[in-house]
Amino acid sequence: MKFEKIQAPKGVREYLPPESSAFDWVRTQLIAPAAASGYQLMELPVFEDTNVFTRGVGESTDVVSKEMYTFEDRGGRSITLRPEGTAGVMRAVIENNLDRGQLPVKVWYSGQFFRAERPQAGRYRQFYQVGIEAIGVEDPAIDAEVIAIADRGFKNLGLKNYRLDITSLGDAASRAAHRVDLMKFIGTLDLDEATAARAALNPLRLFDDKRPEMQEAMKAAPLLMDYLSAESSANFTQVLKYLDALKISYVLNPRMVRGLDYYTGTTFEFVHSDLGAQAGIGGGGRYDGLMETLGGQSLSGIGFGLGVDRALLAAVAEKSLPQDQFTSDLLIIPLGDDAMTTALITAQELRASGIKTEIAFGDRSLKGAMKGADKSGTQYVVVFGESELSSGVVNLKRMRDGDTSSVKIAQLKDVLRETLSR
RNA sequence: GUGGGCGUAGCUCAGCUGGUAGAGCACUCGGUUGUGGUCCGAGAUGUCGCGGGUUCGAGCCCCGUCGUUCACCCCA
Repeated sequence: MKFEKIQAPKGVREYLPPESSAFDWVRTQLIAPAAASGYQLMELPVFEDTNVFTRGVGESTDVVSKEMYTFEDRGGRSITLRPEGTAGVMRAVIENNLDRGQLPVKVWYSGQFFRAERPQAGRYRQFYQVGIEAIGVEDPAIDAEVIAIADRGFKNLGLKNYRLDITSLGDAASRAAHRVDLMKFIGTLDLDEATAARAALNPLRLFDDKRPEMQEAMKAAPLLMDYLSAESSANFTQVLKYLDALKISYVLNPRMVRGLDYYTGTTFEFVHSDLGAQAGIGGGGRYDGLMETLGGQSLSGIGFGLGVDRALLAAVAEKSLPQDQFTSDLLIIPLGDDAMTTALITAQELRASGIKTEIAFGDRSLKGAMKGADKSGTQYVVVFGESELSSGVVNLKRMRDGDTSSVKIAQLKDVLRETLSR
């Protein structure tokens, strides 16, 4: 009987050994600054009531209108695999009244997200993001801190070839005023059907069109930055001053567009230069109306999401990954069943005292086991055989230079701890 | 969703204008009793992504399909 092989679903990225250790490292380093800044973990469901996203992210967005994994569960509820993190965090904050205590609420998350897009370099149907949210305080300083935390994460990875794009989308009044003039301007352009449809949904999108002729046409378009209310403008100026003080360099990009509808005020994006078309390694911003839209009180918040997959690609491109393959301190080669029993017991004791210990399993020849030991990169090897078991003394062999020394099994722990600490 | 490239051993790939598969690396075993790295020898492994078609004959041609990759779109 021969069964057909089963493949992973289209577009999912799996991290297997040996690359998985690099992935794990990247994810840990990226989000480490959040915990150091007083943010606390939120472990959330990967699926939510579909309304969390249709209302939170916005129906006009591509993410919601054509990229969501939505299905009906057995109770007839509409469920969606989360395509982003912020809306779910808001739902949980509201539902559990986290916003009824001291503000800001500061939380971080890490996990898988799902979008049914055509896979491409750096774009997967299941991808990993880490992110933070700071909810309930409107203070330009917190905007700057949030950005600094993201920047610190990328610096932790040793990344250099990226830039921070920043702009302000202002408050509701600013955007309304700008929109009128922008629509008027777009009306003067001769657009193809698809582009016109996009403009109708969100006129800001046209700023993001990569075609040179569109870039050219949009050069004369009115910029939201010039329509900011006095308050929004002052606020944004203060954010930039803080960033300057923190020595975080940025590029003012008044044409930046984000794909999620909830952004207001300070909005930013980290773009890496070595990644091809999918160059955004992280992004975020302030959201004034999101919480209210999801049925909570009217609090503003700010947060970011960083792409772990892309950050890993960036680190690979910049060769900034550490070479830290796991290698054990000691490998025990047991010969025979009795020796295996002793090996299992000894290994357990050694590991308990912090010595990374492996055992050579299977019925291999000693020579074969030694070859395996060599390839594994282990620092020391001992053989447990008849004579060792009866005498209680083994030859501790240092693989680096083949040097051996006679050690009692009972003293392996002390000898290894001593020699490894040097 | 649209368009282009690719899919041959675990990996990287070769396979001329169609004649029923190969290399290197990796892997396993051995080179006299229980000690690695080099060297030598031996060995195992493929329904040539899948399905259909053309042909006396297809890894090579055609169609479809799945996957992958790159770009558009969008975004992390």
